[in-house]
Amino acid sequence: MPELPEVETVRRGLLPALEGRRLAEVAAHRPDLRRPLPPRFAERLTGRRVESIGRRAKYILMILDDGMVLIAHLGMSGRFVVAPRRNAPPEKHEHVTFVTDKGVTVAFNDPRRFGLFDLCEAAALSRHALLAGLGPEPLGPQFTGAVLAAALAGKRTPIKAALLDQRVVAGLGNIYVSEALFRAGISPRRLARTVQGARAEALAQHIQAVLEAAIAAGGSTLKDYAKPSGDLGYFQHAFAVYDREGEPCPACAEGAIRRIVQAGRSTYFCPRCQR
DNA sequence: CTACCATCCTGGTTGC
DNA sequence: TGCAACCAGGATGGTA
Repeated sequence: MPELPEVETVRRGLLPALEGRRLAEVAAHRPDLRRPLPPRFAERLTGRRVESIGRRAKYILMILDDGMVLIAHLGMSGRFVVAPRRNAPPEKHEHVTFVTDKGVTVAFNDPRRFGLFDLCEAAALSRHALLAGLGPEPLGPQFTGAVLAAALAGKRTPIKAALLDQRVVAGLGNIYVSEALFRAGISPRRLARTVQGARAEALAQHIQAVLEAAIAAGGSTLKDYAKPSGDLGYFQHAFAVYDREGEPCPACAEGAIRRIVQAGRSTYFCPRCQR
């Protein structure tokens, strides 16, 4: 379930296992996920030390001691499972296994295989094809109402679709777009170009607030993350509208949450509160 | 530019 | 109960 808050939660969960650790063993159990693994993937990672772990949008960035960066994306169903000391064969859908110099296993498990890995020189990271076109980090200081308004200006697409566009703002997905629009009182069907001024300012602030709340909630259930059972323990977030079709609106309690399909994906909103 | 669609893949849920 | 259809948190590429 990886949108920005989940990816950030995963990043934090990986830190104790990987930061400062050397990768003693790396094994790829298949040659490709969404895209082919980089050539000699396991060989190039084996023996490397993970200096730090960062994040850009929904990408996890592992900074290595040889000037390279391991880029990881969870896709729809990807997860990392940390096991302190595992002596068992790879689980079903476990495609990559890392074992650190402390004997900790970090397994990448991804049933749908929409995830990806790539290797990139640190100096060229911002020019990497996957990262170059990304819009601002919504939790960064450069993301403001004015910046959002400028990105939306002239767009004739519904605001829902515009916010899913990673070039506008990086890291939102289907759930948090619905949640942020609900908090901001903006209809998902409103044309993006009409979200300007105070409306854009409010939307930017609500985007930040909902992401921060989700990260805070994710952090609180992070314990489950390291269970060797393989159970990821993604936090059950209390969504206001997402997947709540037909339920009363938590704000006005009069309207019912509606579900519509935009660009082939479900959107949830309160027609009464959101204009 | 925009809207819409299909696609990658598996698994869980729903409906007959 | 069995089975098929449908749906899912992402991202891209093609078409009109």
